[in-house]
Amino acid sequence: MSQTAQRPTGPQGEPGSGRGQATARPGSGSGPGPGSGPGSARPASASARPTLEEVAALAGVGRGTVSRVVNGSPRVSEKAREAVNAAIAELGYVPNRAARTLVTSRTDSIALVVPEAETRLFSEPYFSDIISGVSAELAETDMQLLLILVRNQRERERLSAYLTAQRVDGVLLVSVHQDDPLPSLLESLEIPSVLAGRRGDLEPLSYVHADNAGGARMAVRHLLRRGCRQVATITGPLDMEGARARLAGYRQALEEAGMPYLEDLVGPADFTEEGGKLAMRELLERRPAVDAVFCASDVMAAGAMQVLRAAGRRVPDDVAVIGFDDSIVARHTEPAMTSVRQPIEEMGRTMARLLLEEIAEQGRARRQVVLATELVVRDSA
Amino acid sequence: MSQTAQRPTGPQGEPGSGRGQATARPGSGSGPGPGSGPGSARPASASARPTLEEVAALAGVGRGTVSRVVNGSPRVSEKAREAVNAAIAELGYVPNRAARTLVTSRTDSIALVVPEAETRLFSEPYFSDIISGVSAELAETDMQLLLILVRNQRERERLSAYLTAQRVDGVLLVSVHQDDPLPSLLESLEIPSVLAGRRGDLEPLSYVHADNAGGARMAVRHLLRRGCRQVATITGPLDMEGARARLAGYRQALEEAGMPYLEDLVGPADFTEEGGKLAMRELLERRPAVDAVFCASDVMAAGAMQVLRAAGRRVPDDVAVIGFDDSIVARHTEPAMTSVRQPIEEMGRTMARLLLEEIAEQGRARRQVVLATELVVRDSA
DNA sequence: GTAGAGTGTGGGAGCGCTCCCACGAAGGCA
DNA sequence: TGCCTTCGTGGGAGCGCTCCCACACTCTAC
Repeated sequence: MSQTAQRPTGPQGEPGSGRGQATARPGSGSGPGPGSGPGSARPASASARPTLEEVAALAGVGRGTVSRVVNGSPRVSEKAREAVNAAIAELGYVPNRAARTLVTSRTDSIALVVPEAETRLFSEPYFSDIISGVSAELAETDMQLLLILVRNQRERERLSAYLTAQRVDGVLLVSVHQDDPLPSLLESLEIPSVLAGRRGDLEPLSYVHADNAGGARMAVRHLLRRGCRQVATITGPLDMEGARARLAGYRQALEEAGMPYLEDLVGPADFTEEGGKLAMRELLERRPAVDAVFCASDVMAAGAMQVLRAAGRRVPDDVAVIGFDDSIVARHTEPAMTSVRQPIEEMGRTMARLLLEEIAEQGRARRQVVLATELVVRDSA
Repeated sequence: MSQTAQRPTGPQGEPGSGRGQATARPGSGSGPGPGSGPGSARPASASARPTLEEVAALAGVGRGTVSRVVNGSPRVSEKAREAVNAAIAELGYVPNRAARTLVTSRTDSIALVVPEAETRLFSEPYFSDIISGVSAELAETDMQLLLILVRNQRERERLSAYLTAQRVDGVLLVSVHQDDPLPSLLESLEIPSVLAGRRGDLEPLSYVHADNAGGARMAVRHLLRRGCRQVATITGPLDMEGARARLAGYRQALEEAGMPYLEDLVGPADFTEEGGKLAMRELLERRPAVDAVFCASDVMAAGAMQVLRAAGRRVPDDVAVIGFDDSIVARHTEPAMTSVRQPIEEMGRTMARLLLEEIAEQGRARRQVVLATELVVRDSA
């Protein structure tokens, strides 16, 4: 809709084709190699990308030697190495990855699969931090990170074909839901992979997650220590193990304090701000005397705080609030939010490291890592 | 010279070198290729991924025919097509992309290059919307989107090598700064590419951008119409053409109303919330009587509004504020923000479309598209 | 002297695909 | 009837790499 002024550009007329490699195809007929002639009759490679063979010719060595130099093999004489490096520099040689992949079946790239809409991807700092950690860890390697969003069945099928076609060496999967078919797919494809979180206790794939139950316990203990008597919780989607673990931690803290676990103090939600608001409204209705809320994410806690304010409750005086994640959101609420910090970037970093290890050793051993959480006390509780 | 004895490679029994396709390792397992069939002396390649050749054998046709079917060529008889499809289904054949790429030098993937830290990438809804649009457009194709962050010189070099190694068919580049070497790199690599925004009027690469000057004009006219007399502006980084264009629009609107353009009503900033705050504080100091601010981004406007409130100015009564982007931020400020909407998702979509076109036609013609902006009036002005 | 054990090296084979040429069969037209 | 098209088809020839084997060459030890 609306006017889309589209003006084709002016001259810009490159007669030849735009791409570099196009040059390779020399018009009609003309057998490619026949006139290879004596010595290196090759026309100095001109524009087309130089190949390893051309480097070898220029350096006066064989293909094997160039390959060895490029791949850092020690079994090359100093003289040959220098000649090759000079030739590489002169020609501006860069190895063709497809050719290498074809032989080695390694792609030097890994996929970060996010089974969520991009709205969630970007509204939650969680993903940003994961990506941050992953790419930090990868920065030292020459692995390339591909970000793949999977939002529906169709895209799931595309991903499946993509992975089957051997286009990545390994997969990082975040946001794991109980019934998500993706982990099983990864299992059956036998492709190295690491999950952020897990499906359950018996997760067979490698994973990294935070001590969710422990963090939740700390948070609730803190609330109880402050004297709160009616501690509610707003949960994440319970088809995610992390959300269940946080709920379990909440329950454990109550029970170890000899307090009852009451169903109607539990507000199920979905990690979104809107969900947090909704759950908070319902809690206020069911339990007007509630004096504390432990939320399974900062974003939900932010929503809850808005609802509380709108309902005329002061935070933390009337109702104490604790979030989870200690994301940037926690620092920007009014009052600043007490939150359980989970080292998300560290998780991303660890995931990447584990995946690289798994790829390197042909991915037999699974590994699972749990990272500690801690309570960051600010003003909301 | 070298004789190179050609002993038929044994039964896959490579000692050391493990290869990617793990499954190949026969170990103790059953030889999956039971009746390797008649004729073919080849050890039936066992379990590993089926190749086109195996499909051809099973379907009783030649390689060429299978290739034609897989690539949807019309020049195949119905009978052959069915036989091939049946064989593909039976074997679970998926083409090997590396092999295809090696021949065609097409990779079926494009890169979205973001020359920013991931903090900015995620804190600004702009990028999220761009990605959203791009992936929406790509959803119908079998192009894969790679997201590549470039944060420093080192990563820029890696990107350069990556692109030179022909690993993508085209590049989308967002957030273009004046002195950014990336566009020139793309030019010299002669790789199809589309920018979000441009370096200047004479941008030789394809690009998509919004009518920044027009949007800014509308905003400032609106402020003047409301009776504001001291209209300030907080700009984006002036090494970005978009930021300059918004400033130019601000100036044009003033001049067409016969009002002077005053340097000290211009607060240079950097599109971030923090920058917006800083600039607003300085403006208040220099020009306490300021009664309106046009900000070149919503995020900066949000920062400015916080500063104004802290300084005891009411929005819009004392100072009217207008943002730019009409991002989700604009709807969440208090009061809700009047903002210039630019169709960011549409921009992403368009960028992807242009890039696909450019790739398809070997990237001869450059194309440039300007999308209209509109003023969304809410409560802040 | 010879054998043996290294080193560095060239280059054949082949990864799985697409491109393209040649070829037989079927049709169209004089 | 002959001759030219058209169609569908098989399969050779590579794409640019890595792998690995055979071959000089060195050294050492006897």
